[in-house]
Amino acid sequence: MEDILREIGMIARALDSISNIEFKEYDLTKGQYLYLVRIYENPGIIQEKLAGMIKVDRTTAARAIKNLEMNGFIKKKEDQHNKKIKKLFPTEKGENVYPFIKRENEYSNTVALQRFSEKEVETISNLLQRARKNIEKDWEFVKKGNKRNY
Amino acid sequence: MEDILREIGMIARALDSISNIEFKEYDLTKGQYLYLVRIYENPGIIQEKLAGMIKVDRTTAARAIKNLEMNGFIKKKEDQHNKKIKKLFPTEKGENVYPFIKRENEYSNTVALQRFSEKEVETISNLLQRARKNIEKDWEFVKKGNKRNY
DNA sequence: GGATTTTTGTTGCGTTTGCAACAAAAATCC
DNA sequence: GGATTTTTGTTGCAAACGCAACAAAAATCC
Repeated sequence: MEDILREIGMIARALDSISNIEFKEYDLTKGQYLYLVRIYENPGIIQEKLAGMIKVDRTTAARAIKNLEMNGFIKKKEDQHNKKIKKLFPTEKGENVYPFIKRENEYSNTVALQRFSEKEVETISNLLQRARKNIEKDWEFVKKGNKRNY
Repeated sequence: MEDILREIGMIARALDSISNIEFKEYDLTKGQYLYLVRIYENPGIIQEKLAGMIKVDRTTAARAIKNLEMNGFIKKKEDQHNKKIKKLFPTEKGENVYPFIKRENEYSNTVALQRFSEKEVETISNLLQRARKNIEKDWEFVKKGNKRNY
């Protein structure tokens, strides 16, 4: 069977690398853009869900979020009914940076999809969503400490 | 336009996370499996090319390779005609681990492609290769210190 | 063939990453 | 309603990551 893992890995590392270099300009350190865009688009999300959304370790997310807060891009808010959780919101500073991140991501996306027909864009998008849903089950399983059998 | 960046990022992080957990059993630390499989499949490759193949910073590759060597998975060999380069080869220990890495990667690949028809596998594989070729040009450009215009 | 540029490799340093281990609140069980 | 399990968040530590800066060999230029 064709190997898609390596292609996906190469594309992901290349894109992430480009973004990290380009976002230094906005004082975002490595990986922070991932969290900021999602907090902006899902205001009130909690850290645990965010980690699951990004597919990153809980503790990594915790520290990335702490840094974003310390640098004034987001703020944490206590919940009225649940003392355990902390809801995440962008600050004005975070809101102001969002359009630049969004624009960069859209540009990289169009670069990746150069010379793709509309149909092909639709196709790859759908196939990737299916692959992601397939693999995220295993990720959650393994992350919980379970062992895959193969 | 549909956003494929996020799906690719999610899949890549999930797969990498799973692999890193599963390869601890063979005393491979984070990311090392990426280098080892490629050295095995491309014996004599030099570190600079390997970094480009994986899409990772030159210095990150340098240290990952140094660790692989120190842990006895690979060895470096001087070139007869070129004093600058060091060719990389798996050791017997590295060769012995390779099948386990290969098997794990193949399993993850089939999980990601669950419920894909043969045709769909072929399609996503081809589209991803095209996307990778599109984006690697920008990666090289930005890595060299150039600025993208958008 | 000598000067200049590119390629390849290394080290210092600050930062992120993620596993273990812990804590406390919430949800579930009976 | 009390015990147990799950969810959510944090910190210690060791390791990887990547930029900057350097060095030396090789390739290119004229």
